[in-house]
Amino acid sequence: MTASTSTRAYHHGDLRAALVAAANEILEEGDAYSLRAVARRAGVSPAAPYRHFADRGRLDTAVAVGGFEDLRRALAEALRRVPTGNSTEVLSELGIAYVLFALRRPAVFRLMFGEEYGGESDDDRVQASQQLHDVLGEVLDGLFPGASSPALSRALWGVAHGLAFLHLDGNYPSEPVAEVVERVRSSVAALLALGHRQEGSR
Amino acid sequence: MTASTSTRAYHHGDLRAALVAAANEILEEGDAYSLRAVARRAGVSPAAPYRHFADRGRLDTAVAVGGFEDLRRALAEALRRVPTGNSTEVLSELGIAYVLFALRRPAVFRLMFGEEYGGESDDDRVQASQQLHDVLGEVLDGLFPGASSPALSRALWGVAHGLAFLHLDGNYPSEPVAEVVERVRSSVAALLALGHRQEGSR
DNA sequence: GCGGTATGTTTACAGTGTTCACATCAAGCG
DNA sequence: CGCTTGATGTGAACACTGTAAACATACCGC
Repeated sequence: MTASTSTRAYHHGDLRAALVAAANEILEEGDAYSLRAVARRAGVSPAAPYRHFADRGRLDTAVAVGGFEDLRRALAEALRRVPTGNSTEVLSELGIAYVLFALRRPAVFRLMFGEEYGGESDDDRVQASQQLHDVLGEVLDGLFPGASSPALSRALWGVAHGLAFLHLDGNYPSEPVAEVVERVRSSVAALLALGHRQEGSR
Repeated sequence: MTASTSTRAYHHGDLRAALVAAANEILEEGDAYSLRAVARRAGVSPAAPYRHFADRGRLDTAVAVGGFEDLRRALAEALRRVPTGNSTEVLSELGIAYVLFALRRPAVFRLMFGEEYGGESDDDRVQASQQLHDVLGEVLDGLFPGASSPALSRALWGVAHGLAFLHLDGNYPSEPVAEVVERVRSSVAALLALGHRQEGSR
C-alpha cells in the first residue's frame, strides 16, 4: 500500500528514498555532504547505501534527478502565474523562476550541474535535464509560433543558466531577492531589445 | 634574477607557481585531483603546500584565477580575429571562444565556476571573473554605442556561460567541434533575431 | 658569522569512499 | 509448517584525503 517503486520495503522501508531525502536535508542545511553523513542521518551503517547505489556518484545522480523534477515544477508554476501571450513577460518569469530556484537550493543546483559523473551515456541526469529542455522548447513554440528552434531555446536556457551561476558564484549579490528579480528581468528585456539595434551595424 | 613575484625562490624555487602548474597538469590529464596529488607531482611533501596556501580551497582559487586570465586571453584573441563592426559576428565569435575554452579545459573551467569557497568577500576568484565581465562590457559598448548596459552584458555572458555548461554536462555532444561552433553561432543568431518578433505579441 | 624567519619534512589524526565477510529478515517453495 | 534463498543491512578493514603540530633546514639581513 505504501510504495510501489522497484525497490520497495525490506528491513528499513524504502531506504534509497530515505537516503535521497537525507541527502537533500543535509544539502539544504549546508552541512558537510558525504556518503557517510547521508547514511548517518538515515540511521544506517556507512556501507548500507551501497545496496542501493553503486557509487557515491550514483547517489548524487539520484539527488540531481529529484532536483530536476522540482525545477520543472517550479517553472510550470511560474508559467501558470503569468498572463499568457506577452512573450517578454513569460520569458522573464521563467528566467526568474529558474534563477530563484538556484538561489533557494544552491547546493542541489550545483549537484545538478556541477560534476559530471563519468558513467554511461544513459545517465539519468542528462535525461532529466533534457526533459527540462523540452518543456522550454514547447513554451517557446507557443510564444513564437514558427520561429521556435532548438537554437532559440538553447540560447534562452543559456541566459537563465548563466545568470543563475553568476549569482551563485558571487558575481552578483543574491540579496535582496527583489534586486535579483530585477536583474533577470532587465537582462531578458535587454536581450529582446537587441534584435532591433542589429540593423544599425554592418 | 629569475622571478620577482611576492613569493620568490627559497628552497624549491617558487613552489606555489610549481604547485599551480602541477595542478593544471593533473586537471588537464584528467587524473584524480587532490592537494596531495598536486604536492606529489611537484615533488614535495603533502604538507608543503600549506606554506603557500591556507587551504585546499585557496589552491583551487589560485588555479581558477589562472584560468580566468587564460580565458580572457582567449577572448581577446578571438576579438582580434574577427572583422570589427559586424556585431552578430563579433558576438558569435566571442561566444564560440568562450565555449571552446570550456571544452578544451573542462576541469579548470569547472574549478573556475564550480565550487564556492566560503572565504572572504575579497575572493580573488570573484574579482578575476569580474574583470572578465568588464572586458565584455567594453566590447558591447563598442558594438552598440549608447545601448550598452550591465543588463545586456549580463545576458550575453549568460548565454555563453550557459551554453558552455550545457555542453560540459553532456546535454550537447562536444564533438565534432564544428557542430559545437555551429550550435553557438545559431544560438546567438536566434537571440539577435528575437527582438524583431517581439512586436507581434502584445 | 649569527640569529631569525621563511620554507619544507615527518608524523599523526579524523574523516572519506569502498570492499568484503558476515548477520538477518522476507518470502516463496517443498 | 519449515527450509532455502536472495535481498538487505552490519562491522571491520583498507587506502586515501585534508589538515595540524613539532621538527629540521636553508636563506637573508645584520
